[in-house]
Amino acid sequence: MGLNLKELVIREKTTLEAFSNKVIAIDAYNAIYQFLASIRGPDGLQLTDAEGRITSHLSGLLYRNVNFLSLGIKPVYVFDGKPPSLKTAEIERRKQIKKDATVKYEKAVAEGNMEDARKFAQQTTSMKDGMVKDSKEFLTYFGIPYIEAPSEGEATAAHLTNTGQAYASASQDYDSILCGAKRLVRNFTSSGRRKIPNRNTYIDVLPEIIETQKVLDSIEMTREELIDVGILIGTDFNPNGFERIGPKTAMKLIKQHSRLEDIPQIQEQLEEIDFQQIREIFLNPEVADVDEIVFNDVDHEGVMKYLKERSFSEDRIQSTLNRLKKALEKKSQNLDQWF
DNA sequence: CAGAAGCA
DNA sequence: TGCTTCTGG
Repeated sequence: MGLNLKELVIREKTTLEAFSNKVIAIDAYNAIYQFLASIRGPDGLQLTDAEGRITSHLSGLLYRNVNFLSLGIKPVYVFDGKPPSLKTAEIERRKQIKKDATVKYEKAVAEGNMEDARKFAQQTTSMKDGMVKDSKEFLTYFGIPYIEAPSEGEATAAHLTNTGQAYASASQDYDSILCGAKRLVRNFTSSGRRKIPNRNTYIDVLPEIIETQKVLDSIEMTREELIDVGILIGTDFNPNGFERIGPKTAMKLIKQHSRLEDIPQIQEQLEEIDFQQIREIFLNPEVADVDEIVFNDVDHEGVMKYLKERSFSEDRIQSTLNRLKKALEKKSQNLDQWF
């Protein structure tokens, strides 16, 4: 899952307000997956409507987008297309993890250990086609645009930051840096305290911004070199990385030799992966070219009707929409004062 | 996850 | 009022 570049990059804490009036390309899969994983009851089960269809993603999208729009942030969601064929092994690996977690979940439930049950249930999270369809339809009622990427969503999101159509790409995965995003935002949520699982402690989660050029300058590397570092550590396209090589060693080796082909001690292992193609996925990914990103007004009635059909309480939807309306009115007032 | 409710 | 816990669907 993603790439362990955490210790190599400079991250600057910021706030959601800092993104007011900016277009942010959101890695839709990444965001929705997190809603599906975390919006659950104490038993670990997701929220569902009267027909038993999962609604956790809709709940997450509702509140988060209301917050974005209230602050004048312009989100554009980028959905994944067909994964690169090199990702097959990683996809299988994730499937297996979910299978194992399902067994552990059932065991924990049988033993009445609800804390574990919840933890393992989260690990079984998977995204179904219906959820993608739901999310796109729901975004449309919000007037929020979405883009269907031909392949990895992150790559198209990164592309938009380079065409100037988006200020930053929002994802929890560091891959966006290798994809060439100008800026990456992590924790792109209303900041707040988050509970550490099982522990009785909380941490403050603030949005953090990563400027790719600053990262490259600070480690004195080119993007090509950083991609090779990534491949040494392990990417979605070679999930195991290289034996006995973590971030520190990877950096040292690339600093010394510049590229994978020139590191003597890894040549045998290097033959086992298609590193040229992995580089290509990061350097020249298949992306969607977008003419214009259009934001529409929120269709309050549409949002209400859609969520009522999915068993959301009318009162809750109404008060959430009122909050949005109030915030937008206040915004236009502030704007009027200028003229 | 994020808002609502509960509580000092 | 601010912090913790509960609930949503």
